[in-house]
Amino acid sequence: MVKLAHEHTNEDCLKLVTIFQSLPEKDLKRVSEIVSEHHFRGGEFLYHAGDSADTLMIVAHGQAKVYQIAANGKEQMIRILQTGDFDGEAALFENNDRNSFAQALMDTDVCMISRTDFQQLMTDSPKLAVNMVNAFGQRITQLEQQNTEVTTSSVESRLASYLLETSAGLNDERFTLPLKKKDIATYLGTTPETISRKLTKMSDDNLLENKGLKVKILDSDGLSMLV
Amino acid sequence: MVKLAHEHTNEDCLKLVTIFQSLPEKDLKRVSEIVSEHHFRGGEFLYHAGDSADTLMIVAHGQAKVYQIAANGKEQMIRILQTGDFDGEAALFENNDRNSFAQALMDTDVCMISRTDFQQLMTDSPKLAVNMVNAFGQRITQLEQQNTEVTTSSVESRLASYLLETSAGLNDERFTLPLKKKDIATYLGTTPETISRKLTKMSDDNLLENKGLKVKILDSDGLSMLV
DNA sequence: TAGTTTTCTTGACCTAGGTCAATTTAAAAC
DNA sequence: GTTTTAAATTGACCTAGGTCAAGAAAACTA
Repeated sequence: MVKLAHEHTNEDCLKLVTIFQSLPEKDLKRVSEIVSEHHFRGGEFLYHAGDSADTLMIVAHGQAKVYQIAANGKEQMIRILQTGDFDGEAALFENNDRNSFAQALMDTDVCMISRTDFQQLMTDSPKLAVNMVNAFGQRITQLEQQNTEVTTSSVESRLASYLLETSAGLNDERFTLPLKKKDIATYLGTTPETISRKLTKMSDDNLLENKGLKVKILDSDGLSMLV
Repeated sequence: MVKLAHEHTNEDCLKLVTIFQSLPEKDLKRVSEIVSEHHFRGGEFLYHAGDSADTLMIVAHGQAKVYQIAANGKEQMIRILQTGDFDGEAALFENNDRNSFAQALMDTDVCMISRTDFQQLMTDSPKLAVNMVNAFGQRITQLEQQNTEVTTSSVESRLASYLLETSAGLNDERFTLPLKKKDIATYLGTTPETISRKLTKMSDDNLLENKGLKVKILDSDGLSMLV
């Protein structure tokens, strides 16, 4: 009965995503009518740079990475879409092309809404529009913060804070890193080699135990000191 | 009759800001009713980190810088608010405190709208809400781009692109840098010393002439090559 | 289970650019 | 004007972390 989960995806989109929360019943109904569901296997692309950006994408189950390729060919991770996250900023205005890639990191269900449908919906549902503004506002705040961190603090500090956040998010001081080192590296604006080295160092300093992608935080206070 | 300019500020806010463009007449009227006008002298703060963020601020005339202080005490410029720009993301949702500083760089007129007024207005004016989503979407795209640049390209490259943008914005290959080197430095995630050195180098390479804050671009193609 | 491919680790090396300090220049105040 | 204060430049130095290369260890695949 694996299929069952998928049959509920539409509903999940509505439940999972904060922008759809506390919408009046009639708006929710309209949302469910214009949502279409898609499935991606791990490694498949939700979109490529250059595609026209005309669809709002909501991750109902799974995980996808969004990244850009810089002028010099380097890959830069922009964000990881988790269950409930949506990718919209570029999709919802004007006739822009995508300037990033989105790739599923595992089997992933995505709910999609076309730009025109969504814009119409926003016009009709003030509450939804306000929710969108809030969601975008938070994302902007977060991006500004990230920008500040990346230019003012060391790789060690950023890695420490990444580990603490990941641990907190999973609610366990013992966890497996959710991304390959290469991906963590481009996310933190560094290289896999440096990640390896810094983890070894932290391990030497008894801040954590580390084997491959497995991490056990031993001294979270010590890690916080690095941030 | 200097005061005259100020008496028109309310109106200016409505005209200048893209989010208020193409709003129905009745919405515009309401906006003008809830806007209040404030004047800041160069150096004065529009707000400090820690202040409660409950006001949307629109720059009607002048220029202000928005910056954060990182954990290690370093200053990081987030953005320069030009005439017509507004600072809103943090102000418009929840009971957040400001996490940044905004300081006028010259005499500056600011139109302010309280959060509650603005949220009410958004609920009543779907068009305004859609405009906000668009504005925020563009800002997100830009921040993501900036993030990618700062982590993947060299200071030289970022400076070159900053110079080209500034020149293009002013529509003149001969211009005075609109910010102190220190500010440009924190904006580009570097130091004043490095800016000085890179400019000297570019000057040696006959890409530009430079004296203090005065710049004349001699070879914009050459500069583009550095990006 | 062996073979293939991808990811991770470690060492050796190097350089962009940060830091600190001393002048010079420019801007503000008096 | 002269004095004070802030900003910009330049030199000397140093280090975080990037690059390249070679093994080791996982992760797939057939």
